[in-house]
Amino acid sequence: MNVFIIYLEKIKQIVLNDKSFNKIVKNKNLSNIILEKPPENFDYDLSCNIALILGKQNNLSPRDLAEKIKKLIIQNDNFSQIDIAGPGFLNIKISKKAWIKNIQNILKNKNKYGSNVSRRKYNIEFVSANPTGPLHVGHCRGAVFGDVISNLLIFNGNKVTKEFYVNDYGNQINIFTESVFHRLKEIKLKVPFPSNKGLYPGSYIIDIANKIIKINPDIKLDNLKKIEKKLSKEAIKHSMNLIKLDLKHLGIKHDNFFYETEIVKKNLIKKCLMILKKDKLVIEGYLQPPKGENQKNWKSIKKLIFKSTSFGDDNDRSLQKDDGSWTYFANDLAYHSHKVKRNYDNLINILGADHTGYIKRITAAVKAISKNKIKLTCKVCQLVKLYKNGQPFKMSKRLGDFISVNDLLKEVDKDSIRFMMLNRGNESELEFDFSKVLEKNKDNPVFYVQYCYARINSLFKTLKINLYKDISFNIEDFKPNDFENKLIRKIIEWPKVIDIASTKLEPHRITFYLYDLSTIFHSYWSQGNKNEELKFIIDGKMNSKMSFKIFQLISIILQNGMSILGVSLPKKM
RNA sequence: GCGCCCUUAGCUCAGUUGGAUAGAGCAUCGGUUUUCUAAACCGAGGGUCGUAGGUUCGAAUCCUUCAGGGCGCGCCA
Repeated sequence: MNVFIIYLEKIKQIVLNDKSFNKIVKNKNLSNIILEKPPENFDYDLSCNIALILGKQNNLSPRDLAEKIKKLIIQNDNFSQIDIAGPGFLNIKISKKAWIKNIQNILKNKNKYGSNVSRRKYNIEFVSANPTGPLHVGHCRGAVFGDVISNLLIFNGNKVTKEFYVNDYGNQINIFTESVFHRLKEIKLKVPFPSNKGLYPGSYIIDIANKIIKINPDIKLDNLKKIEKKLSKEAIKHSMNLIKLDLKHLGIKHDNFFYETEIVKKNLIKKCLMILKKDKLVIEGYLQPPKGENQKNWKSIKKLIFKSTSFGDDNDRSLQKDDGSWTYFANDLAYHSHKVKRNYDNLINILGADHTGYIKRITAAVKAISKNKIKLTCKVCQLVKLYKNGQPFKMSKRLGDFISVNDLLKEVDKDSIRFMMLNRGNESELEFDFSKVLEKNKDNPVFYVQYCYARINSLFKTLKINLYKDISFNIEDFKPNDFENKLIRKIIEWPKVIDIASTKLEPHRITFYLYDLSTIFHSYWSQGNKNEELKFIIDGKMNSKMSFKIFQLISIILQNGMSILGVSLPKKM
């Protein structure tokens, strides 16, 4: 129930159905007509640009046209006042009767308020960290981002599969296994861990080695080759447990873990390539040598090539290395063809900033595999810079250069991390000073929003009535003051925020909105200090039904919003 | 060399398909508490929306140029 959409449709209908209006206005492309919130300094509920758009299309004066439209739509009982401003904007007030209807609707919708019903099937792949160690802060942003987008899509009624692609194959895994092997030798045979072989130095490798010894006390360490497969599997299992534990602490649970080795085992690449070869999108050939500097080592070798330039990529991409083995991209191509076969309406990948260059080729791949039927949307999360008391935070006990999620969780709670990770657009770098988040004041947006809810609960508790009590409310009770006006106008924006956040996959709009809503509430709350009449409770009784009705609406939004964000909302603080 | 992202107040950032006088928070300065929770609120100052052009009734938003910062890139995953 997005009133901006509902009323815009009403306005369009009224205008289109009027005969005399149709005589003057011939050209009617209505697509750019919008109904929105007027700027702060205008005391109206809605603003419409219809006269500007139609005036331009028909070469008519927008202000004259606005006069005509005003006369038509003022007859509708949803609107009580319409005025023309500036170049021809229609500024509109919603009638009392319509307001009451809207308010009752929100109370009725309750935990569905804001939801824009959609019934699609989504697959969202996020985190997909290499299974070679615990998560670091960079993963954390994408993890929260992906999880909240999932919640958002689910809130709108979609089916969502949260997926983690486990890259348990390839060079990185070999190095990882070798690292564990040398840690085992260090522990059991006192052979010093080699520091110059490019192995993983992190101390978590020692933990993994210890766990392996516990389970296999008699493990033979004379030859890595002999035990490599088994050891690798075992080590990855422990490593994935670390990752899953980190995710759990962040409140994240994936529905599906898809292992790269499955692709290799089931020979998915060959099956997938057969189709693409038929369409001549995979061919045998030679790649152009790269432009720029490093041309010296270029060897021209015949190999399988994916024609990703046909779909807007900068280069065609090789599916084979010089030795004939598959590239990472080849496996990923097969993986995405597997996703396509699973019949999703939309695929979403959440990537770190370091994978930006990969987007074109993988979206090209999905287009090719699905014959342009399924869209893959890639969203990138930029870097996170950690600060403590304004100073860059560096603490690298476990991961060498990276700060682990585990380290971060020792400093800050899950709620703060989740909220703060979304307190920026995903394409901006994020500075996260977690000393701020430990404070209980306005510096800390998480607290500020939570406190709003706690205050509302405290009001209802003081009156000894339930937060959801059905407060009788008639047209005489609808007399909003300035603060209440601001609040109800903000409240009807909520479905629009959800709409934009989910169509653009930008969940930060929710955190910003909730903060703004809380600001108006806190401001209203404090008015009672100066002005007795603005106190919410006088002599133990509700001062106005209007305000308490609004508090119920606010708490509904806070609950819906925070549950999408996955942040707790205590009744008492 | 190429691709993507960013550039808005002293700092950190918002700003749906182009809309009205560009908004928050922090910081700075000044004020508010015998209270329904001051864990809060109110007020003030602060801007050439990186640069230069273009498109039009109208541009932070779209197109082009240049500059600065970040990330990535060739058969690593």
